[in-house]
Amino acid sequence: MEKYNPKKIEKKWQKKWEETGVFASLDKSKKPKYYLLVEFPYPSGDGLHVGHCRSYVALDILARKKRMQGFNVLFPMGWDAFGLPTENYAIKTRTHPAIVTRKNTANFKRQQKDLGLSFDWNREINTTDPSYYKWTQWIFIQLFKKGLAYKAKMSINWCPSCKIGLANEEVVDGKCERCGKKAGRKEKEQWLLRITKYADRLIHDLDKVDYPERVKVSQKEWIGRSQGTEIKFPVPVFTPFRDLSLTGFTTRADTLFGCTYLVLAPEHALIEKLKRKISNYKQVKDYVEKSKKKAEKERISEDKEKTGIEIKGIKATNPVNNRKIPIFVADYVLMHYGTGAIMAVPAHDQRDFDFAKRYNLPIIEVIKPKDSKYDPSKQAYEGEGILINSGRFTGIKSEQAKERITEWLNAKGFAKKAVHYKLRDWIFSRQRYWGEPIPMIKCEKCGWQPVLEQDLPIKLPEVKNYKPTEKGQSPLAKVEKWVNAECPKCKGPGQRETDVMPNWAGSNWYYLRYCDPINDKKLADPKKLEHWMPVDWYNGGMEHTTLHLLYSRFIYKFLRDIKAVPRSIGSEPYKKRTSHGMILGQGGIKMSKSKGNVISPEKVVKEHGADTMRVYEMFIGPFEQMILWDTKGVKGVRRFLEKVWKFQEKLGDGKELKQLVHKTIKKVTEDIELLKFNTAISSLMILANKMEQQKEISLIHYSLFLILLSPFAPHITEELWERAGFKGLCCEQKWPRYDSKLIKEKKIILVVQINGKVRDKIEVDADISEKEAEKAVLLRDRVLKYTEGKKIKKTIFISGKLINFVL
RNA sequence: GCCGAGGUGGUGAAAUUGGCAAACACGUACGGUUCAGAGCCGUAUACCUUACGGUUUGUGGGUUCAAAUCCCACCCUCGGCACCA
Repeated sequence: MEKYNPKKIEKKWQKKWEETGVFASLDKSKKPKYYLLVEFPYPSGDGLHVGHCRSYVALDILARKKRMQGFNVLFPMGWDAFGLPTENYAIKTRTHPAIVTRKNTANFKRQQKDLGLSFDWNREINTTDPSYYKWTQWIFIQLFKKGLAYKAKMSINWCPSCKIGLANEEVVDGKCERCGKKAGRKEKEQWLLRITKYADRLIHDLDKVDYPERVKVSQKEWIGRSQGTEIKFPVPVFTPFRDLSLTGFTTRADTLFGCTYLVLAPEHALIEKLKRKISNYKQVKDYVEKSKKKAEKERISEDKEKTGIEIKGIKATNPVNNRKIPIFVADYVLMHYGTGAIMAVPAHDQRDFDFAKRYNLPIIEVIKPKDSKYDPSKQAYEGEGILINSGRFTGIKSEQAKERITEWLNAKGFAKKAVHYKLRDWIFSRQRYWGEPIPMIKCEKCGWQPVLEQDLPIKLPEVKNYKPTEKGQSPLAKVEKWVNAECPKCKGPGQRETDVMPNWAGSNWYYLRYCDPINDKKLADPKKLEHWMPVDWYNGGMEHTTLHLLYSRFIYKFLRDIKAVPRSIGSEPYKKRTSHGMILGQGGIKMSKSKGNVISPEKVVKEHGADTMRVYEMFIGPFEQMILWDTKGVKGVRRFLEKVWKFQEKLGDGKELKQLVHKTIKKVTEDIELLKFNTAISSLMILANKMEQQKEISLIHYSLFLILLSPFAPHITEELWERAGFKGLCCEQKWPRYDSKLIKEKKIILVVQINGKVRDKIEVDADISEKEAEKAVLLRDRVLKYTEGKKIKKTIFISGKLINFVL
């Protein structure tokens, strides 16, 4: 017998699969469709990571099994190739990012093929391909036409080192996520997408999908819907602002009688508006300027000590009791949430309490705490309760008071119900090179105009230098020829937008393109979308479960609203979402180049073969859990495959294993569906161990075993299939069904307990009755030892499992 | 602080409608094969005990004939969010 040589046989079968086209998905088929999606990678220069493999192999196993079960499976792959690392590399090496991308994707693809992944390569897509980003740009134009894309001047997080605007989520601990340098703020014109318009639908439709609970929770929290009241506080000043007022948002209208001052965010417009009325304007302005310089995250996360300053010369009126209250400005109030102004109730809000203590402001209790231990001089009572000191509302419960105070003020024109979200509109422009150009032209007469759809794609022009300009503009700004363009409306002179889209843009809708990857007329043919969508199962990293999922759900809903996607395919793009756990390096630390503990999948494949790599990654631990890479464990899996390899020498008759084979069919079939690959493999190992002990293995059991193992280890099974003389390809066989009659045990081991402790075990017929069992058991020495001279009070008999005597 | 997940041998882990705790694998020890090693095969391997037996699923309590699994309180680890009014 030849030795098991993965290198040789793996190449052979990969070629064979490619030649026969067994993994191609059909746009028309009588078989039921099944769409399996893995997050497409950013093709970095480092090549495939073990984490990528975990996701790909897992869904590859599902894809292979589903095909064998008679489904028409769509399992595609592509490249999310726009992005900063490629661009930074291009700056450093003066190579065109497109060349870097081509090199990297080729490398990724080769490594994926080496793993024997059953992707349908006819549907490969690349977000940097103009024929793809044509449609990314087209989507942007539709958003603009519906008023969902707009340009606004705003203060953004700014990394002075990368010279790039940063989304809030790209600032970690006040530092740029990419380079780790301190981030600041800068006023910039930015394109924004009005995702907030979809906030309620994005929450509501979570009920329709099968996502892990934690993912749903984090999406809801990210959107952060809260219902409350907007309250108008008159600010009496003399002309020219006769009816001036400040609006604050609160979820606790019941505490309004305890409001002793108002606080404005530093950016609040009222400050400039009332400049002349403010007696200490210079000091106020100083404070405002200081807080504007801090990066947003820094401002928020800075020690809990609250700073602020009173705006002197003006006062507000609390509409519930007409009291005059002072107005402060403080940076613990955020301009972008609610109305940028709050009513401070120090007795019932810890933040207001801290601030009031520091600036000696009055604290009025208006809710009677339920907890008697609570000390009002030390902290705020934030719970609900019965109202006190609240005029006509004294004595009623918080819950009712919220409603009634709102209604009462509403009647007088001082309040209305309102909903606010933590979610903010999505900043959609980056001042860089390697992204989709935003297809907009600014005309002095007509303002911002989208380019004509027939002119798409707007291709990225060639530039000499990929660095952003000193002013923080995209390098595209330097390409005069490209920038100057005629206004699509009036044909007068205009200038192109030089910002590009963020990385998210291409990944928002890529799963739609797989359904119809080379369509030039539409982003995808509705018929094909109707055939394939929705995605039945989507797997990817935990780190993408809030932003990417939320963004792409938003874009999907929008495309469906404008009928670019047929309504019939449902309101959600992904039916089911799972996330694989991260793989940590030796010692339980994250794999990183600097720690030197990175495991390269390519090396493992070279050393042990793709099948070992695949089975090991699935066997190592529960799929959705974080796991540790253990080089020694890889050997164990290789050993298992070597064992399987040797079976070819003893094919023959043997009948004994029929029951175990059927049990294994059941276990493997069910476990794959539940992503319990580790236990599925363990049951295959148990069967293999038993087979090894047999003198001869029957051909029928052998073929069933190979089929069950084939999704996990497709190459070796294919080779053994051929060597055994079986017909066709192993990966095209029908997935076996088990015989439930066969699985039932005839004899079982009955556990005998006395007072709940195991004292004996006895082999009996599986369907033994309580009386028979009692009879059989009570005569045994080991049992007599405990029961002698004692009375049996009670007998518990669980059929097929145990008998317990209580003495 | 809030939300979520989790805590089981030397290690990764298995067992969840309550019913034999530690399947499968790694590691280790001993034995076999070998001139020798690697490899492979076999046996053992939660802990205490020579044994009989006893103890054990983060800690403490509860429910039950029976708890890793259910309930209560607490401790710890990991992940996410974090001045959102």
